[in-house]
Amino acid sequence: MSIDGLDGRLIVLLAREPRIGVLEASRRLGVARGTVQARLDRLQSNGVIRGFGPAVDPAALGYPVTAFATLEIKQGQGSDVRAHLATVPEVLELHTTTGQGDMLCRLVARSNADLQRVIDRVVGFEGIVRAATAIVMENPVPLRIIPLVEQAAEDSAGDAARDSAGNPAGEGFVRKG
Amino acid sequence: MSIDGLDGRLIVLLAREPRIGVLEASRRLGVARGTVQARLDRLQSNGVIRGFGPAVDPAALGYPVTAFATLEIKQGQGSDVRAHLATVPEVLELHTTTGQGDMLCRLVARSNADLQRVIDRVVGFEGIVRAATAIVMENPVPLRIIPLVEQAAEDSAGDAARDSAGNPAGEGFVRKG
DNA sequence: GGCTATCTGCACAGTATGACTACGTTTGAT
DNA sequence: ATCAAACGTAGTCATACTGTGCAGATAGCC
Repeated sequence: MSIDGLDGRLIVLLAREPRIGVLEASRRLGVARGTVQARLDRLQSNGVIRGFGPAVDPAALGYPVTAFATLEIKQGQGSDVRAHLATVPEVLELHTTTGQGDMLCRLVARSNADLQRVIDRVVGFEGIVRAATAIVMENPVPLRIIPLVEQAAEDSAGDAARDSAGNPAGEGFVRKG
Repeated sequence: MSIDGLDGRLIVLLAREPRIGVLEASRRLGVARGTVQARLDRLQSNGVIRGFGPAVDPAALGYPVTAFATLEIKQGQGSDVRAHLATVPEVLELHTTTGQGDMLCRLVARSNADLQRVIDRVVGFEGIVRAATAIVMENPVPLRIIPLVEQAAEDSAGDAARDSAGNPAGEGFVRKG
């Protein structure tokens, strides 16, 4: 469930340079290829790495406008609303949150005018009582994971007594020159 | 800037089965390998596909709690606040939104108790006037892009007169058995 | 008609991949 | 102290994919 320093370095390396293969990664990390393969297999079966799908930029697809909508849902209509929102392509994600049965969803649109169409489609459903929309102007921190991975790896390095591969110094377990 | 049907099928295919290579993708799509390579190169230089980095699950890393925080910022402190939030690993993304200089950020934490620590760190900064946090309970629609890609591909199929590769029927341009 | 862009089919050398083995080290239990 | 399990290393093997370049065919455009 938690990752060690080598896992962390591997994930960060793959996040920075996704095109490199297992062999190149093993060279960069200074470990054997089999080790990298085993770590990757484990990370994927753990679910830490869910996959290597393409990161698609909605803006480049022609959807440069992003917005977040907070929805207030009528009691007991939650699952209907979810099913409805799942059918809208412009709904990129949907969360239910604390607060009185509210939901938060991320929307994209082709333009500010098109956003109106999207919102109409989103809220054009009986279960939705009210919607508040915030349009994104800037994105100073795009969705990222590397700092968290680094922190998770450091945290586990604290337990390093039980794990020589934790290897905070980065060299200790390389026995052969 | 916009994608045609083949691009769309390629992206969807890669999103569903990221492990397949260019050759296998060309077989699945029924086109030549060079075509797939050319499309991929174009999609990446267009910025439509930003990369193939690993999709890391924060929950599996030990951060199962997600929250969204709406921040109200003191006039003129925006860039300071951004820099501050960028240093917090648990801040996975940050947007500035419409409303009076507000920001919306996505947080993760190790537990609800830990979330308090994260929020304290986030709002422990002079420029932040007020923060409202919504904890995510469920995630009925995880971050997705496939429906949008499919829609973008269909939209461009409307212009298909100018692009035989638009190929709405999916077979028309396969000349050889 | 002639041009450009695109796709096909094919070839090449270089390289990565998955699977496997044998062996040394570390860890924790008996 | 001793043992077994887990892990990493180094090496091998056959297979498969990659990047690249080429000529030829097709479609749309001026």
